[in-house]
Amino acid sequence: MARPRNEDRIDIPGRAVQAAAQLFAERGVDAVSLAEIAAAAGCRAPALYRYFPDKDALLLAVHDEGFRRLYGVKLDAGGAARSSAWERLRLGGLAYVRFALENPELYELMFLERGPYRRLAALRAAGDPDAVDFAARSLAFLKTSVLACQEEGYLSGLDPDVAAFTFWSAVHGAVSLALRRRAPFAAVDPAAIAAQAVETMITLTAATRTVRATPAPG
Amino acid sequence: MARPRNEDRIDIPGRAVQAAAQLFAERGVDAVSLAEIAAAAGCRAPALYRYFPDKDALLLAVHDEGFRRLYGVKLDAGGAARSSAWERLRLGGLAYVRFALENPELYELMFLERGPYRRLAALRAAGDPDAVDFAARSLAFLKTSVLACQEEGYLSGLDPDVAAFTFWSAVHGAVSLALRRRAPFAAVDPAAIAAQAVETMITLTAATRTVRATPAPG
Amino acid sequence: MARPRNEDRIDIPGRAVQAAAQLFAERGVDAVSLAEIAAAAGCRAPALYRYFPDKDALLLAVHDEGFRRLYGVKLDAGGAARSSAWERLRLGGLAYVRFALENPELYELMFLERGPYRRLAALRAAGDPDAVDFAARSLAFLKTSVLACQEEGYLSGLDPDVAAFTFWSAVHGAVSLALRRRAPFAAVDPAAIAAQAVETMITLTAATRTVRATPAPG
Amino acid sequence: MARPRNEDRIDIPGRAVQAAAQLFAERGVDAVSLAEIAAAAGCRAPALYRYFPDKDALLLAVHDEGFRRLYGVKLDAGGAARSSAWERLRLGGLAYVRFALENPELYELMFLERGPYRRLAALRAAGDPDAVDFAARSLAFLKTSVLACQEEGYLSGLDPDVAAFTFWSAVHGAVSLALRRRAPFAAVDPAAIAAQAVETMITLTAATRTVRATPAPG
DNA sequence: AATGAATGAGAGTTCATTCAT
DNA sequence: AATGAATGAACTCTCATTCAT
Repeated sequence: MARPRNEDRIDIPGRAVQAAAQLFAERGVDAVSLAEIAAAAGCRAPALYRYFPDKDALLLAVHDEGFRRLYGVKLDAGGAARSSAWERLRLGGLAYVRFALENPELYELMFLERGPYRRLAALRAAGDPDAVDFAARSLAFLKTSVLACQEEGYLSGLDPDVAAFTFWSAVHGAVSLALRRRAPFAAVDPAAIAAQAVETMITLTAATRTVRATPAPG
Repeated sequence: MARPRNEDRIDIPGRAVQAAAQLFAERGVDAVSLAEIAAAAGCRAPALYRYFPDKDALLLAVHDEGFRRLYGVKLDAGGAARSSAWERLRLGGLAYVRFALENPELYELMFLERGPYRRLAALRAAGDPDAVDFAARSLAFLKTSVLACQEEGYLSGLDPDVAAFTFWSAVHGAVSLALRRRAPFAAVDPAAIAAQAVETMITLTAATRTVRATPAPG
Repeated sequence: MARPRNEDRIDIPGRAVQAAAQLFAERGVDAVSLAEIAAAAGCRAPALYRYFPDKDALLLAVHDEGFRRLYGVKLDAGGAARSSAWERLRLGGLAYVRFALENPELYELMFLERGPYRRLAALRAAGDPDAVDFAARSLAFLKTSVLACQEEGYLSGLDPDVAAFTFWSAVHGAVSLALRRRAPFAAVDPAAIAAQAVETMITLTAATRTVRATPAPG
Repeated sequence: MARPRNEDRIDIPGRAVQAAAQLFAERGVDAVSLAEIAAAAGCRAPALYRYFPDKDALLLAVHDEGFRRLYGVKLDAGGAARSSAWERLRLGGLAYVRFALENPELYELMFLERGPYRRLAALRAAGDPDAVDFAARSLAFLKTSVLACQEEGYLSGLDPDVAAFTFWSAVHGAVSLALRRRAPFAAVDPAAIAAQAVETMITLTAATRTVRATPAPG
């Protein structure tokens, strides 16, 4: 019924953010000119100024868009009905790796690129709420898994917050090194490398099983 | 007008590398001009061209300097005759964390900033593969520790290469998140967070102890 | 501050080519900056980049313009139904001399200055071979005249290509020496000197008349 | 006995002039830096300032050196004992061509490059005496030949000065076009092209033979 | 007499940004 | 609402030239 509104047909800001996300991630913020972004968005550079006061605002929009999309992705691939807690931990880690390597631009922008924080004083002042938000969600999820593991006798004696952070660090670190091609296994698939790191973390976890004073059945 | 006195201009390349490291890391490589670096180094921009063919070469020098120092730190941390293998692993990890958090700009430049690598790839192709070299040496170092741990009954069953990479990932990840203030513990000292991650990895390692060739008791 | 009014900035590329031709020829290509050309064309240097990708392209445009005009002059000079072939040869030569001495800067740029050719060689390799084209067309034109002369009994026995090149050489040589003030007739009008050389060539040509198919006397 | 004086061993100015002549001719005055000249001369750039006040002075010295060497070359290759006057004319032209194409840098510098004249106001004021000098010698020689030709019945009715200039023009023009690679016979040897132009001029001359009222013998 | 070191001046070029339309 | 045209500012880099040695 309703004709598509104009914005739906043209949607310069949307296309600009998409294009900028891609270009920023591919070649770095400083190496991309507004003219290129405009070209990729199907307009001319001055048109962008109707929607974004300057280049930094566009960068910020890209950033926000990244987190918006990120929030749409479910990381708890394991689901609830898994046999063991550390199996859920494992599947969650692998899902994280998959997400990062399937959305490398997004991940770069969110965790590796410093761009927006360098530029946008407002964000810099108190850290980036979006990122901290995502981090909190990530950690909360991990902590749940850690606690479940501890329920089952693993990781006993560890502070669950610290353990969760350590898991996140390992996965994030593996992903980062893979994305930056800093892993020394040039020939190997980055995703495989990162996944192996996850598996290793799980193996380590499995080793922490302590025989718990076998509860008398019944 | 008056030329700077002699003392002020000794070791221009050294001062330039120092200044560039600071400025690059503070504001990003592309946002720093050679003139600024020169000013910080106590000379004019063209003087830098006597020591570095172009800006990228200066960046490379900063980079190399970073790896040189990091590698020195790691070697020192290995310590002489340490009691146990995983104690060496632990101290190495803590030294890494200390270096990164004491030289955050350098560490950013070395592992987080992408700009440089896009450029340094070209330079490295023709010359000294410093980062890969460092990564390889660092991993070799870690692998040695892992193997020693395995000698002592830890980490058995793990591929030592993968285990070493996982350790590096965990430490690097913790450091990265701390530096980027992505960790949700805003109030906590980043260094403490990262160090805790290292300790956790060690604890996990310790848990992998398997009884070897069980000596006859008593 | 105040932008130039509209009338002042119409046809920037045209004005730029004019200005560049003048400045290049007056002071040499390398001694003229884009800023100067822009100033002479009534704009700022970056504006030139909208029309010419770089300085060499501007030089190429100047060059092309020169050949375009020279070729036009030569065609006109050929005249319509001239009485004799060597009369056409003569008028073509005189027109060439006139063009060169009326546009000395252009002619210098087109034939004497070497700088441009070093650069234009690269441009020409990838694009329109204007000078060679002109040379070829010019020579073809001359060859036509030579052949017509031979039809009428002149220049018999000469290779028409070589004869045409020799004519061009003589006219170009006279013009060159005149423009460079190398001729030792300081007091004499350069144009007159060059024109005399043309007339001499024609006289020589006229002398080559051979009686053809001697018609039966009486 | 006498040890070679220092200048003979080092002779910076001499080597600099040689190097500069070569480099200027090869790549153009503006494209050659003092540092390159100094390197080719076996010293450093500042050393040149002991002998030449600035780059233009060095260029002037190159120019002078060119003419000094040119004056050592005999153009009247024909010698006196030749059978006919136009044979001498021919041999002289061919010698000129040979000289120009064997010393292309010198010839460029003397007749095609505008460099010194653009720069050195003193020279520009009254044309270049050296060049005019050489031109006068060239022309005087040609005029002698022309007069001799006229003695033998050729070129009658022509002003010998103008005829001589025309010959010079043709030869110079052919050489210039050849050196600038403006001749459209890309595949052909430039020297051959220029020589053919000379031959053509001679053929034209030969055609001017007028039967002179056969003088009664005795 | 010659050099290493340094510099001022200036080049071409790019680009975010702003007008007038 | 969007564009073509233009610009100011800035950048990297080169080079003739000059000092102090």
